[in-house]
Amino acid sequence: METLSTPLPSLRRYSTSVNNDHDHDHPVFLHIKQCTNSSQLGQIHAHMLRTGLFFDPYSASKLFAASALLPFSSLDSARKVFDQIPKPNLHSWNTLIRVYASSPEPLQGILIFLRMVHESPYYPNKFTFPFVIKAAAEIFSLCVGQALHGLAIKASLGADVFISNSLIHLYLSCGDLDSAYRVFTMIGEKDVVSWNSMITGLAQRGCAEKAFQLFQEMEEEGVKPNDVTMVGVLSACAKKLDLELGRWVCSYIERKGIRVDLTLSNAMLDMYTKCGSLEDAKRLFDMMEEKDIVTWTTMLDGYAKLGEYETAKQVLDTMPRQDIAAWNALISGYEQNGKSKEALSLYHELQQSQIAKPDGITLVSALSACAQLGAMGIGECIHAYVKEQGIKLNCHLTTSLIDMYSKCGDIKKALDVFYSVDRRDVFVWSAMIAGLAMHGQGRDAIDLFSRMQETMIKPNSVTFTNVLCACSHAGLVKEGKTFFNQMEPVYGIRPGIQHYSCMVDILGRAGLLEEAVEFIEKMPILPSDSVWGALLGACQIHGNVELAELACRHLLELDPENNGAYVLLSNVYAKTGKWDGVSRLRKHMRVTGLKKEQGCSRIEVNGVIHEFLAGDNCHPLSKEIYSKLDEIMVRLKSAGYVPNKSHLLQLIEEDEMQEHALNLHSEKLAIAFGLQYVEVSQPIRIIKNLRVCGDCHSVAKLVSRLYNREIILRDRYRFHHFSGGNCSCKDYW
DNA sequence: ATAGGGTTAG
Repeated sequence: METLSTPLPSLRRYSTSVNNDHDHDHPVFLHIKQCTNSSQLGQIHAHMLRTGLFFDPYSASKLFAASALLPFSSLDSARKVFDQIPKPNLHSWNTLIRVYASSPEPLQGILIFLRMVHESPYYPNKFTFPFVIKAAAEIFSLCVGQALHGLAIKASLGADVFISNSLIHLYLSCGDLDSAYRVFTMIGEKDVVSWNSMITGLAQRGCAEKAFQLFQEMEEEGVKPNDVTMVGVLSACAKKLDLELGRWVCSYIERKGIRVDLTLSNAMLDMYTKCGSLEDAKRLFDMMEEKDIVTWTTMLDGYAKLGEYETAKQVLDTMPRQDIAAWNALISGYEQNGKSKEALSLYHELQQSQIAKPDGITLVSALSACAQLGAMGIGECIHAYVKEQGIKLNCHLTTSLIDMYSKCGDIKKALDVFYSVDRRDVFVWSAMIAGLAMHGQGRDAIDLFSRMQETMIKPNSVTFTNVLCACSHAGLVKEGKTFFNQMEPVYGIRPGIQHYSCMVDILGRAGLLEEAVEFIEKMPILPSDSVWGALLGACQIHGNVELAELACRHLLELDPENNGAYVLLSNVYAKTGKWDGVSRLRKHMRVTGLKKEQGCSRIEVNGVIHEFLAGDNCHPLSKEIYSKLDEIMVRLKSAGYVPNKSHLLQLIEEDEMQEHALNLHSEKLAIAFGLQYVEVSQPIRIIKNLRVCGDCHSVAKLVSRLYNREIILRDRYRFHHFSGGNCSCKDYW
């Protein structure tokens, strides 16, 4: 065993004075302070036990504090020391709560607090509260926090600035901004920490404006901001995406001579990248003498989010250590910019290389990529990985899984995930409602919405978008109106532009075009392109030329590049036999160089994604696919199928050519491919980027009957489940 | 003895 470098000076001499006044100069305390490893501390512990000094609560608390707080100490051994103290004093109790509060098990801090209240003769003092409140904040327990707040007031400690600052932090962590602000305003002498907690908390909670306002008030009240303040203020600038303000803050820091440490530099860097100035960021990055992993990750994230993937990858390759956050930054950069395939291939590379272990965030990004692509095989692998690794489903992951299964067409699996978890936040509920909505199960979506309210989880604006969307896809006009009208008076959510669009969609689809127009005219906010787009879509369904022209005009005013508007209007002309209108549009599109977005369908077989563009013959099995398609057409026609050409953009004049063009629609190629290569027991899942045309819809219905196959087709707006000659949308789409 | 900070997420 290792021995102490210096012999302990005659411990025994002091051992008799245990019950006397505490001797602050007791040499053993000096030794405790000077310990550099746990075995030295262990020896002192043994000495104190032998001499009986350990049985003096004050002396024991000194040893215990050291074993709990010195840099080399571990929580486990500290706990063992504590358990040996016959009558721990208040200081020891406080210290134990303190170390638990910042340990991986903060709940223990609260349990120890309760034990102290029940078992010890002490009342919590002004030191106890900050520690135990921190523990409550760590586990985001608002109700424990409120109880502690009450106890602190009862103990006449409600005005203590340390306790108030802890409470501000607690309330902000739990999202109770009002209570935090109430505590804040009650502090007589706010110190810099009070301001910092409030500013940082508000900035993180999305109240950047208010955070900046407080920073100005702080200055007016003459409290000097420090480096921590500026981190919070910069975080507010980043959230506001306000580069000018951010630059001003950086010059303010320089002007006031505020200490710039690594964290503050990183915050400046983050502000620059979030506000979109890679130049400023790069300049700062090159100037920074000290860099840590956060510096590198922030820079990498900036490049990735702004679409500079090459540079981002270079940063990843050159950074000193690639932790999972770095990979996540790049993967989520791809995913958020719609580059799902790249996101998944990077995820694959990460798994192959085993440089870092995927965490919940990695999986959320990868699952979102799967959802976008409709890559269910890969999505299922990720789900299996989650189970294998015993990764606990948090609400983020649950939401992503539900979203992935829904968007890949397996609403049953989405529901399985939903029912398998015991914690559901507003995002989980909203995702499930959205899933049911896109599968046309409007009634179920509405039922789920009612059940959500029984759980006391408050719907947000996204929830309402999804509920209205459910009403739209299922043709529930009356219900949609009711929900919309309840939003503000009952739920306190002011309808946003997306809710107005949904309402126009609900009314328009149901054929209530005049009412939809009236609704638009009465809108208190300016109608957006999505509102006019919804009206135009409805005009296509119901063949209303006049309103279609009106909607198209407004739509193009707001978004002149919107090629979808031309396609929809052209479809209305074609449907109503107005061929002059069709050719006028065609000419206009040719002159302006606008092209119809190319149709693209995707199908996954054995984890490989096959992509088909309209009329493309790039697929290695192209020949087979076309001959299969011919066979299908013959079989369909003998069953009475007549091609419906009104769904063409009418860019092709010849009749035969038109029919040929129809057959080239990407979803038909995918169906032909799926019939051959997807196992018979499995449904054929197809993802299309545009809306399915009427002809393809009829073909899919017939194929499902004649070939006795289930076809699940996701188009731009929703799912169609074809089986036995019918579609789940009941032809209402 | 006490409180507050930056990167990755639907």
